[in-house]
Amino acid sequence: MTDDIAEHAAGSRSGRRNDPERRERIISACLDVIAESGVAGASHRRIAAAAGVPLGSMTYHFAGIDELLREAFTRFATTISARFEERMAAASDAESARAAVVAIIVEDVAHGTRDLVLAHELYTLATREPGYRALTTAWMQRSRAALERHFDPQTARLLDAMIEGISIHRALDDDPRDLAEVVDAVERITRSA
Amino acid sequence: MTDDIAEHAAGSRSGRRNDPERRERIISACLDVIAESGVAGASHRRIAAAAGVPLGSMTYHFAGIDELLREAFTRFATTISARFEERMAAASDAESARAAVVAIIVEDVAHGTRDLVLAHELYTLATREPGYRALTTAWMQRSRAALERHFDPQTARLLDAMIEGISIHRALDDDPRDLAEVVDAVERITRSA
Amino acid sequence: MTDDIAEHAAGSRSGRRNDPERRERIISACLDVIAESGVAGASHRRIAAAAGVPLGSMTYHFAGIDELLREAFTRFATTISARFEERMAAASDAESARAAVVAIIVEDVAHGTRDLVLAHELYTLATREPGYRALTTAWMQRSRAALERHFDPQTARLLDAMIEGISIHRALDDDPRDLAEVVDAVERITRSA
Amino acid sequence: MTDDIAEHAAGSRSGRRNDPERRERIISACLDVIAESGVAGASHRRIAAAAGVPLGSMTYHFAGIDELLREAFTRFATTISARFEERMAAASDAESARAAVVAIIVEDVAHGTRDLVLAHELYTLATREPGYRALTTAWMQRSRAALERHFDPQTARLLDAMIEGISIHRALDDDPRDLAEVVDAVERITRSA
DNA sequence: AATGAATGAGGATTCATTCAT
DNA sequence: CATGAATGAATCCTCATTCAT
Repeated sequence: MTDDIAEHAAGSRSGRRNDPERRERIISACLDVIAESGVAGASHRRIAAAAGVPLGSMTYHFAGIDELLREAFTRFATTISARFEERMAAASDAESARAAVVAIIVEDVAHGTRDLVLAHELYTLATREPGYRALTTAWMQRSRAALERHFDPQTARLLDAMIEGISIHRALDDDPRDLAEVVDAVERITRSA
Repeated sequence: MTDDIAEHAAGSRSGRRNDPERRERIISACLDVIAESGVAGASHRRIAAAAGVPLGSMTYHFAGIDELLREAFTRFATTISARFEERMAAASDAESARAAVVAIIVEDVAHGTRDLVLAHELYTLATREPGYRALTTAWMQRSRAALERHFDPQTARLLDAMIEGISIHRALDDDPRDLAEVVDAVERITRSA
Repeated sequence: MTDDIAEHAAGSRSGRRNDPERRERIISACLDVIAESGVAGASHRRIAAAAGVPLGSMTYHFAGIDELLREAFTRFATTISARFEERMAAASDAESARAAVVAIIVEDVAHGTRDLVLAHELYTLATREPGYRALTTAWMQRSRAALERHFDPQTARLLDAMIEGISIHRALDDDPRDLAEVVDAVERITRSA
Repeated sequence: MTDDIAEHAAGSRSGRRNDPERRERIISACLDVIAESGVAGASHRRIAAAAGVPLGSMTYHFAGIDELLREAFTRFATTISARFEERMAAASDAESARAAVVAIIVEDVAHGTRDLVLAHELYTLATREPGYRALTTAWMQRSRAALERHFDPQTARLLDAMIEGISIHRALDDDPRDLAEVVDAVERITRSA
């Protein structure tokens, strides 16, 4: 107990040797840096500074920058996927599922463009490197499976693609798009079966 | 003037003195390098090597790497846009326009993934830097205008987004996608008005 | 104390607590690494991996990399020296001693070039650092003493040098050398007294 | 002429952009550093400092540290070889050739141990990497060819090996060896034919 | 007009070593 | 006693850019 007090009093000094969250913190910082400066700007130095860890710490926790990137994007894709699934699971019928899809699209923008930027960086890697393709493939499969709780497989695929396309265009559009368009898009895909 | 004469005397062998091709050649090489190694890998050295021009030539023809990138992506977006417009202009009615849209999507894959990779790289830049946003905005506007020759504005927007989304998903999908799916997607967007 | 009892109870399975093999195992691994990657490539990490011991173990058993290197080369020189002495002791007269010398030279190649590589690495250190010179000096003295069982001191010195030179040249030569050459070399040195 | 004076007056400033000797200077510095600190210690930084050139200059003039090492050792081997040939060419008969060989061995020590250290470093590389083997092989061939001007091939080979071995042992020996030993060695090899 | 030479900043990574546990 | 975690220094190399020619 006394030790605990002493430790807190000493601030972060005693935590120096054993910092179990550090790996996680680096991954988070990595995603932050990528969101701000792109994969190209995600250097050991910059990520280390963002995470508040010494430079040498980077290659201790991750075999190389590639491993770090891979883990960061894995966590990103998993997080987004989980959020998506959660929303779909919360929907009770096709009607509320449609509303959930609209919410997903609209909220991405609310999240800042952070998630979208990260998604783009991932896509860019994935179109070039098969290793990252596994990530996007799994992501797409989870999304489709989640959508299939409420829609037939073909509709689920098309809806997933529509979400993708409309999210991108909304992000690239300078004037704020109105909600009605999104609603209409979802309607067209899901009603025409 | 004397110079011009001298040049003509030399037979204007290939315009070497004022080599206008060289600038173009560098831009082409730049796009090639980006397609293969990403914006991150597009260095002066590598592009110069790909273009077969001396290193010093790079900063002579382009103020910096940014200027080169900007011009390269401008040419890329313009080329793609033009091809899109052309196809739409060639369509005589909504029916053939739909077929043209399907062709566009399916052909992207035929083109290798080169165009898609480049598009992603551009999007990635655009989500972060307003300068590149102008490029993507203009591109989108041209696409929509072209689509509006055959569809109402709202449908045009949604169709454009659908093209985007389905192209991406087809590129990231490992198993070769069915053509019927694309046809269906276009139908759903354009028929439900 | 209790621990000691426990250990004995465990049957002193292999002396794990005070693992004397571990030190030896590290030294062996160190020589292996040097043979393969040179002194320059002999890092704590690599040696630890080769020995199958944890990294922290290295600086626990050896004050620093220098101490480890010194011990490794000491063992190497001692081993080679002993083998040399043994062979010489086994010879009964000058004639069989000559045969033994030939065998030593020819066998080096059989041993792979491992010993020769290690010898070179040691020489390289020795020409620069007096600490390692002691090792090579002792080695040379043992060799000469062993040769002096059968030859006069001067012949012993020259023979020792000849062994050295011919071993090196045989190792660096690409075409497999003739045994007759080695025999001739030994003859010339030992017969001309 | 005026320019030359001006240039010298300006010190090293005007030579900054065009320094044709720079490559050579780096190679020389590289050999110096290797002689002093070994191949292991021959880093870009250290060599650059020794040559008085900026760090970035290193990889401009040499594709990598390997290329630099290779060129440095090539120059070293060539230089030594040439000196050897020269001495042999200067000898008029077997008797003076024998004297020349003795001089070569004894003088190596006079040269400081520099050449010998460098030779060892090269051997060490050569025993491990075939690329450097070509260097040592060529060197050996030149030496033997030079010796064959005065001795039969077999004697030349053995003499070359003897030079090698005795040079090494003399360098590793702490007490200054006397000249008589060297003379005797040469005699034994060359007289017993 | 065009370019080869040059360079400082920053890239990823490896390293020997320290130390809390 | 033994070790996993941690780190700053130093490694090689690539880069965009400048500039004398």
